[in-house]
Amino acid sequence: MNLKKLSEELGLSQTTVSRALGGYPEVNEKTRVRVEQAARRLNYSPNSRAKGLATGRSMMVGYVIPYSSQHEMVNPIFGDFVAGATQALARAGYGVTFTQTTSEGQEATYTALKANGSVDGVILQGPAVVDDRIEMLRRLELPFVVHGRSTGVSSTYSWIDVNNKSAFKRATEFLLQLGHRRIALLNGLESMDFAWRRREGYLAALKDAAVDVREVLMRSAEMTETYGFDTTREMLAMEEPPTAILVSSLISAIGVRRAIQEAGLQMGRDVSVISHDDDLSYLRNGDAVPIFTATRSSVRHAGEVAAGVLIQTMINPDAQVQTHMLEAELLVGRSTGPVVV
Amino acid sequence: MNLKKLSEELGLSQTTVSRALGGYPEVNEKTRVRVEQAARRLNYSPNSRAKGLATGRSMMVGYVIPYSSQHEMVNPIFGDFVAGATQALARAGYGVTFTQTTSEGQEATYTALKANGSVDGVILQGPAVVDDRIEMLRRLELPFVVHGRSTGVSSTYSWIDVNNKSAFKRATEFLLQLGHRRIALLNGLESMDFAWRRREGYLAALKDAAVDVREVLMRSAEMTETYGFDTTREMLAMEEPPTAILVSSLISAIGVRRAIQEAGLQMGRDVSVISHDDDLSYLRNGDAVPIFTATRSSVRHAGEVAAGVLIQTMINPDAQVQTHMLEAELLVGRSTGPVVV
DNA sequence: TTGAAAGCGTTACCAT
DNA sequence: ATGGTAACGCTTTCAA
Repeated sequence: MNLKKLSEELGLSQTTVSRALGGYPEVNEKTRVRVEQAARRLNYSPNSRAKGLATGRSMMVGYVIPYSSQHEMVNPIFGDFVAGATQALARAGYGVTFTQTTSEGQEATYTALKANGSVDGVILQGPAVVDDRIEMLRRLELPFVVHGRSTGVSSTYSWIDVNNKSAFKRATEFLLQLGHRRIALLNGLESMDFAWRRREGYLAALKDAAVDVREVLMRSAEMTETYGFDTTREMLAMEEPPTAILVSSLISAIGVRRAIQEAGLQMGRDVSVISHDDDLSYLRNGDAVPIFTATRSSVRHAGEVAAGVLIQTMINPDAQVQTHMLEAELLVGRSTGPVVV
Repeated sequence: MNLKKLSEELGLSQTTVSRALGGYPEVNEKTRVRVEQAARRLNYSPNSRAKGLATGRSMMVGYVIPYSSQHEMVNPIFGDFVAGATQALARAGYGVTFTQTTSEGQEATYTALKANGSVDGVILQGPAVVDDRIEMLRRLELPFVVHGRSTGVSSTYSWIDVNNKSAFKRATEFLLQLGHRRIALLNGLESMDFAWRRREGYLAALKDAAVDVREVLMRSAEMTETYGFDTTREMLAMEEPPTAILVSSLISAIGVRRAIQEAGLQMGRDVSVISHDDDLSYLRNGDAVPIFTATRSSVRHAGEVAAGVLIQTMINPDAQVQTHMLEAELLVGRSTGPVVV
């Protein structure tokens, strides 16, 4: 069923039918009702491509996933964010598309995306400390919003992020306050902005407390389960092993805990672990001590907010979108001994 | 830059340019080279919507995400599967789109998707034991492939799945063999096919070993961290608590482990835990005992295979697509006491 | 080997 | 309040 057939069926012009369905004010109320009923009855749904051709808009938002960071795709965080964004975009009539490309092919991909008009805007994931893609997107005049920030980029752009630095600062302070002095940091790749910021927070807390920074207790790598396992095993075998481990990812933390267990040590007694992405909401109680969080639901919410920002930008590219910042928060059950999370 | 401008630039007709770029044989080799160079130089990329309008194909594959199962979206498994499928589809020139809808709105959504031609096929996630969507998609003549199966549906359809039943049977047998008699099953929603099959496997193992089934040790719910935590706490407080827990999801298992720890029990000594989704590849060694697995990479691979099947179906709807089955596998470190995974 | 023109299904402008 | 028609950018058929 298409517009032509539908209008013939109704004995009206395509124009009128289109207007009736599009909610234009100048069409007779009776006509509108008649058209809407027929459309429903005959299962008419306007062809999205024809509509796009005529309007010049695709009503689509894209994600470009570089091969090299396939882990983004499988990072639970990514799924939650996308879920939130997709829902908010759907409410505004936008669809979501995924495109895969190589890390080197990104410019070409974005250029093509712009050229063939398959999206009206894009969401940028996992920004590096200095991320070229931002300048590229500006040049292409393709509306975008960044999930995270790129500290090394000075131009103006819309972003949405959690407060990684203060979160890790608070977490480190909390461990210090419990008496820990050898706190390990199992961080993500520090070329990525989020990891770099987390490191800054960790270092700031140590500095404030005048505690020596031990390079051997700081690691940076892609956050896999294996990474957590191997690194923890190595560190526990040191002469002066860490008494607490701050882990940048839920997935790595699984490996960390497994290694501790396998070493015959007890978590919370011998070694304490705090993982950034833990969903601790169910542990909340009166004794809770706020530190930081990136729970599944908060990430989902970030996706919704990001979508809102992007929609504004797409509607009016010159709009001065206000920068949003989600206040980071984590609740940890208080304990007298080393903290267990 | 569009075809018209490009052809004017070259002093050729749109037809010839289109043919040159489309790789048609009848165009002069010199002309082709000239056209290709100009296209690259001028950054020409055919408008996907116009192309779709003209050809009647969208070169897009859709995922429809019902609100009620938003957890699918955030389930790490889902991300891995999508990553694999997206990559394989991209190689074949297909893009991927997401659509959100309510559980009740699914039929309307699929109907619209078909009617407005925005996708050439869809991938169905998380099938129920009896899933209506399968019959609906057949009726709509919208090519599709199911990630998982729907045991209660008798019609023929393409699917790809892991061997959930034998996986859980083997896992249960393994625990029985280690001497466990009170084995808890923390399952997903058993209206879902994968969970139903896992339960079947668990029950089959108990039956073979003539071990009593204890209803109080069997739970079925959406697999969240909280669910694992709360359920484990409850069970550990029983008069006859389980000595081993079989968990259907990585995320729930985190809660399970936390509850065990909080109860002051030691994992592997007091209670053993096996989680289905664990990535144990890094624990593999000569002593490993194969049980079952759904590692991140195997799920990714499932996505690639599913994409291949779907592509065949889209190209030739009548093609008898061979049913694929991924052999399930899990390696568990052997231990003399209760196993810890 | 190349080109002209019709057609894909909409929207939007200009009439009436 | 309604209709005719051009335009969107491409592919494809028919002609040359």
